[in-house]
Amino acid sequence: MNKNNEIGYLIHKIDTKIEANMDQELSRHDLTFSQSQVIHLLRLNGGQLSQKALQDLMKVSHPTVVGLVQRLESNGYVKTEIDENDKRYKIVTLCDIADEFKKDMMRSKERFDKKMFQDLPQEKLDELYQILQKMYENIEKGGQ
Amino acid sequence: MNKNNEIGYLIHKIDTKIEANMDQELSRHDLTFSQSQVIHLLRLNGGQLSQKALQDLMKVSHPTVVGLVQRLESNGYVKTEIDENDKRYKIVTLCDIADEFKKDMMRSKERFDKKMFQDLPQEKLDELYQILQKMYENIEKGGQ
DNA sequence: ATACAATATGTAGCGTGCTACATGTAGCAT
DNA sequence: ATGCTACATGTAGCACGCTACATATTGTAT
Repeated sequence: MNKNNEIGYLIHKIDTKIEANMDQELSRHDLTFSQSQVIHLLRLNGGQLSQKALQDLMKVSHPTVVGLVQRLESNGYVKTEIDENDKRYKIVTLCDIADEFKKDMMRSKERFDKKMFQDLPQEKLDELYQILQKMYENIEKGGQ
Repeated sequence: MNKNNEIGYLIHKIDTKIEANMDQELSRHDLTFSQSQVIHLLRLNGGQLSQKALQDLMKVSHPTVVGLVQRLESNGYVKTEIDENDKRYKIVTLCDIADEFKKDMMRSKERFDKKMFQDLPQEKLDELYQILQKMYENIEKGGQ
């Protein structure tokens, strides 16, 4: 009864559900799950990061970052400027967001996590985190 | 040091990597990860399923299934016909695929899984599967 | 200085997923 | 039969992720 080959599909289904659920929650603010992650990372880094830094932190391709930043900028959540010291870099700066938004975003995520982790003791979540971390390390580098 | 709030992001990153990696592997046959899952499910069910059945098995929305089936059909992997007993249903039938393809698809997945689960003992994978299953049950139903 | 490589960003095009709206078929109550 | 409801499928439009190709800037070797 080896379920190993089902784990990938299961992860995919969970991820899709997380995205759909959070996107719906955040649609009130014209935000998406991925966009909220950008805001989260900017806040953790003094409100300012280059697109390249975002790319490395989120582990996505650069065209993905370009799209995310463009949409965030068009909705007034961030501003961008060319780095004068090295004109290859584009600096993304977080705009002032009403405190209501921050609290609301955090509440949405906490509520969803609470639901997702229902009936799972903390020790299991610690174990889960370690296993997932190891899996990600195993596949982070491309190639076969 | 509570990492719970990172688990969602981690799952998202793993899923993205799985998809990108498998898509690349399967691009030789003009297939994608999701399309290969449709083929996998058809094979498990005698080579024939309605779109609705696929939708329920994959836990995706119906427009997603429509798109998957349309692309598979245009590439000659499946055929479709209206169910004469109930004309609302569209029956998807798996075409003959060269044995080479089947073996190659299976090999690709096995190779990737082996890499992803590297250095993780079977008991951890069993534990992982149970936790993920529980998480999916917790969030399967929409709403808050 | 000049050529070449490396780096950061941009654009084009595609597949997958969603929601919202629309169509056609079937079932059921009246 | 008529109307309402339920159900399966289709289409439109969007966000996100990718690869492949293109551009501009920087660093480096000659």
